[in-house]
Amino acid sequence: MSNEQAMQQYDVKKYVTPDGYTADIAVFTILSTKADMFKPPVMDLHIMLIKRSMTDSEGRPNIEAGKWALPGGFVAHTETAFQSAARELKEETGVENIHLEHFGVYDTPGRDPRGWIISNAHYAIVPEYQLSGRQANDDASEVELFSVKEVLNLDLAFDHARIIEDAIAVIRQKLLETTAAKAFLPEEFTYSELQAVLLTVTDDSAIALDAAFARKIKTLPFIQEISGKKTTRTSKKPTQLYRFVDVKVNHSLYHTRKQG
Amino acid sequence: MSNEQAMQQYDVKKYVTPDGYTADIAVFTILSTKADMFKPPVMDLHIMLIKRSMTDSEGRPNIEAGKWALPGGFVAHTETAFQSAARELKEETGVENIHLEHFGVYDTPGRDPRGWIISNAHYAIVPEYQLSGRQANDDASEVELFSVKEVLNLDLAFDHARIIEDAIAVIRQKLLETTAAKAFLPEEFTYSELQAVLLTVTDDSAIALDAAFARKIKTLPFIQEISGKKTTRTSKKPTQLYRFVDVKVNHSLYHTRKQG
DNA sequence: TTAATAGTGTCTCTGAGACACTATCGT
DNA sequence: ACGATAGTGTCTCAGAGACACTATTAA
Repeated sequence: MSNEQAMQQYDVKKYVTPDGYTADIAVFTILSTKADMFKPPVMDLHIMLIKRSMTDSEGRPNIEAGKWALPGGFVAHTETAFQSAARELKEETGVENIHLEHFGVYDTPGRDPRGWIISNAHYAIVPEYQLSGRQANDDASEVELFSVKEVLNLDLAFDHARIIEDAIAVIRQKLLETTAAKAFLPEEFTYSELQAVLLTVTDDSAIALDAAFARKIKTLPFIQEISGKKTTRTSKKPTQLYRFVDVKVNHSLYHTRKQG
Repeated sequence: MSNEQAMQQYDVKKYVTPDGYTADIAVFTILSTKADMFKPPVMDLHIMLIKRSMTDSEGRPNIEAGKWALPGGFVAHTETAFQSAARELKEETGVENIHLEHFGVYDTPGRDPRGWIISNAHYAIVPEYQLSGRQANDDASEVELFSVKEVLNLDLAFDHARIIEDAIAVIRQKLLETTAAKAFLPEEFTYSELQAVLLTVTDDSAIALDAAFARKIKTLPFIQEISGKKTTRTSKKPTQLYRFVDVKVNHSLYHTRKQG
């Protein structure tokens, strides 16, 4: 029995089907709130939101108008949600070639007043300088960065409060348990710059104490000292530069071996 | 501008929408391939598949008929994919109250010959004894367990080869990096039983060597010795029993602290 | 007594964590 | 010289990994 025969009898319209399939993107960036000469940075994790226009591109009243929301949009049937996320991010912000990852599906009945609409949530990690050219497009009247400390106080569209909450938990975990911090940093960075990134999501003393962290960074298998290369951008005393190297990091609960 | 006004002008039928939304479940179980008296077990990780019927419930030729596939089915618009996975698993296998988790979305255009069909993949962890009552339902002509070592040699329906490959990678990671092994074990277990579970997905010497692992298990913060309680089911010498305890396990790359 | 499993004794090595101390530079 | 950042010296302690050794039981 071939699929061709089966297909002749299959009627795709017979069943209740979703009314839409969307991709939303939580774009994270880190802003240096203090960046004086010869000072280590102080950083704050931010998320980029858009303010939904009062009217849509055809001039009709918009759903959830005036509320803050994650950028995103409908997935075309010729692409995956992941591709759609990358495309929409590029269209809406001009940002491309960045770390983008799927982290969740939001399909609770009633989450969108327009009907049965399934959303795939992604997060993106973008260094500050890449967002300089951002601007609002047709469906958005404003684009703005909010500190993750206050973003949940906003009036958010749909179930985006929930999605953003999850996204923050995910990025926190990724920053601490993977080498994702790399995406927030320049190629070559000092221990205090990596430390500042990590301090946006934790206050653990092993990271917060300078002496401890300066020593620790030398033992991390995925970070390499760039021998002889130093900078004075964070202090008057020239500071050692490091870079990430691609090694598989195995952190099983049951053994601490570097890797095999 | 209220959502009510916007909704009056919104036509849900205006856009191309998905033709279906499904949930698939990779049900994992561990079979003891050696379970003699006074012997530690030897285990093998298995995945449960169904063989797709030649005809559907209404007697017409079925899509991907005769091929092996993950159990699953269409999500109703009154439920989430996750709820659907739990429901279908219960309907198809009688199994409930188990560890079930979403791990991926499969939406590549063309993945299903019936049209634009999005699948949410889940994995389930089921102790061997819970699968004893399994039986094929209408859409399936057979239900069978396959070792993960050979399952990819089968003729698999749709893109299930890819999904299964991903599921195996996910469960491997979950077993080693979280306390998921708990779901394969009885409440009280010996070090060699936990060891046997882990050896289904790794051959690392720190786990494979008895003396090393017997010592290691005592230092794991999420495992507790049941003081004074022993069993002889794995050896003639009475063996210490352990249980999992619920503690938050923090395994950041940047510090090894137990937790705060 | 033997075979099999479940441990323990002891050694060496690495790294964590704490705290005091030194190093380097612009101003 | 001072202030600020970036380290190092040194101690103690826990645990990893290796290997030899002991312990307990059924048969």
